[in-house]
Parts: sequence; structure tokens; C-alpha cells
Amino acid sequence: MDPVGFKQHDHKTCIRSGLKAVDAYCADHSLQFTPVRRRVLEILLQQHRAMGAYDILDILRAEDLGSQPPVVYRALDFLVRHGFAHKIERLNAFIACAHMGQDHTPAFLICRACDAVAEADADPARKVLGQATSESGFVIEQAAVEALGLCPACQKAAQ
Amino acid sequence: MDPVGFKQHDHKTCIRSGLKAVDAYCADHSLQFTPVRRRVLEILLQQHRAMGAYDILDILRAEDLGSQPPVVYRALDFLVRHGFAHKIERLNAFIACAHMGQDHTPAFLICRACDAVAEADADPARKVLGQATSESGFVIEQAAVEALGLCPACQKAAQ
DNA sequence: GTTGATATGTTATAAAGTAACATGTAGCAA
DNA sequence: TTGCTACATGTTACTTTATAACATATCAAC
Repeated sequence: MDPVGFKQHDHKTCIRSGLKAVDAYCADHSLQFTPVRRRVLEILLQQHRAMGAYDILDILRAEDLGSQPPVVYRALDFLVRHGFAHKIERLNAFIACAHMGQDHTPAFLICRACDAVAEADADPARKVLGQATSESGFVIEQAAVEALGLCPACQKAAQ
Repeated sequence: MDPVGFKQHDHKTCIRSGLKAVDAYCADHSLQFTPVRRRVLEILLQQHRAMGAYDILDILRAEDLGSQPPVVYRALDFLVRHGFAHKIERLNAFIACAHMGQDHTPAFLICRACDAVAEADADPARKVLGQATSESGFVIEQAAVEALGLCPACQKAAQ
């Protein structure tokens, strides 16, 4: 799995295939992929960056798809719970999952200059952590790595 | 480095030695370890758990050591910036560093049932991530791992 | 003792998130 | 069809978390 986010890609395709994958998954698991939920995911896929809940809400408002915070928080909760989106705790923001459908431990590379976020995978890290923690008796159910640094573009800009 | 937090230890000693280490570090680096900053760290060391900024503020208030949010946020900012405390993003809470003075990439084991937090180390994870991301050109400056799961005590309680 | 840098005090407000209850809707069962 | 159930959405009001901005204090160096 490559880190996604700091390179060119066919963006229209990635929006379409993302939605398609979730359509299929929801059909399979009898989850209700309702208009608001679908639109919120579509917004995240389109923007292709971490967005605050209120940024998303502004867009929904303009489209009469719900105008109060709980609407967007509930949609985001659904998306995150089922792994279609991730929350970037460090930014209080949300981003569409870049590895839709694959079971993974996400690792986020967050640019401190421009707030761009790329999603890599940290599966090996999980194992490493697992060793370190097995002594303590703690059982890991879910883990996320958030790394702060500079993306290629901002490195150039800083020179 | 062992994960600290889910086992017995001499707590008075760990408060004293923590403060002493920071005293020394600040003297060495001409940082001002002022009464508020010192007291906030002491509170975190005493409580030995992740605390919200406003929980800490309540204690400071009772002691006339500052009564408004910026006071505690500034102290926490100082402590975090210099590695004496960590922010647990997932909980919007702060915890004293368990590996004071040692350069490390913290990994937090957060119990989803009781919110207890233990600090392990993820240094190997940094290397793993470094490989995955070197292709993308992203330069990691700082990384944190937050793992959610069940601590030994809550596992027992759940049976 | 004036200056500059850093820390604290204080007011006010922004930003992020949720509790609680009302309303709508879709599927199933009698 | 009706009514029941489960789930989703609409809405109000509020809590929690965090910060901007400006005033004041402290302290060391000149």
C-alpha cells in the first residue's frame, strides 16, 4: 500500500470508485448509505483533504441537506465507525479513507505547514507495539499513528 | 523501556524524581520552570492519569494559582513543547511524560472503558513508518501512536 | 533605571462536540 | 391497511475545549 496524497492521481476515478466500494459494502452488510452519509463521503473524497465538521456542514447547508451540527456529526460517526473515513485527532478533522475496504491500521502524515494529510499504512507498527505491550496485559483493538512533518511541496517552499 | 501505568510502582518517588529531572533540565537549558508550570506538572504526576485542561484548572483555582483557561493552556503548552508532558489527542487530555528526559516516540495505550493511559515506546514504529513514507518524500519530525483497547483491570471486569 | 524578553492576568469569544427530544421513514407482521 | 419497530434525521439548546488580544508584571542585561 502506498501512501496516498502527495502525488498526482486520477481524482474523478478515485471519487467514483470510493463511492462504489462503499455502496457495495453497505449493500452487503445491510447498512443504510443514506443521502446525507453519501454526500458527506463524497465531499470528503472530492476535497481530498482533512476537513473540519463545520466546513462540511457549510457545504451541506448550501444544499439543504441538513443545517445543524448533529447532522454532520452523525454522518461522520457512521463513516468513521465503518472505516469509510478517518478522524485526524490532531486536526479535529476528517478525511476519506484511502484504502477503502482493506483492513488496515492507518498512519497519517500531516504537514504542519499546509495541513495536507496523506494516509500510509502502519501495519508493521501494530506488531511492534503488540510486542512492547503484551507484557503489560493491554489488548489493542485499534491503533492510529499520526506523524507531523513537512510534505514535499512545503519542503521546497521552505528553502 | 517498559510501558508504565498498569502496574504498581513507588508513586511518591516517581513524582519527586520527575520534578527533579525537569528542574535539572530547565536549569541546563535556561528554561523558566515557574510556579504554575511546576504545579501543573506536579498535578499531572500526582494524578498519574490523563487530565483535561479544565480539570487541572479547577485545582489551580482552589490554590489561587491562576483561574482562567489561558493560564493552564500556557503551562501545558510549555510542558508539552519541552516533552515533560504529552497530549492525548483522542481524549483531549494531558499526561505527564513517563520517560522524562529520554528522546522517544510515545505510544499511548488508552483503555476505552476506564480511560486509563499507559505510555509505551514506539521507536521501532518510527523506523517502519520512515520506510513506508520515504517514497512519498514526507519528512517526519514527530510522531505519536494512540492505541485503543482494554487495560488488564477492565478485561477482568468485562468477564 | 530603562529596555527587551518572557511570563502571567483577564476579558471575551471562537471552535468542536453532544444531550435530548421531536419527527420522519422503511420494512415487517398482524 | 394499519400499526409496530428500528433506525435516520431535524432542531433546540448547551457543554467542553481552546485561543485571540491586550494589560500587567517580573527579571536579567545593558
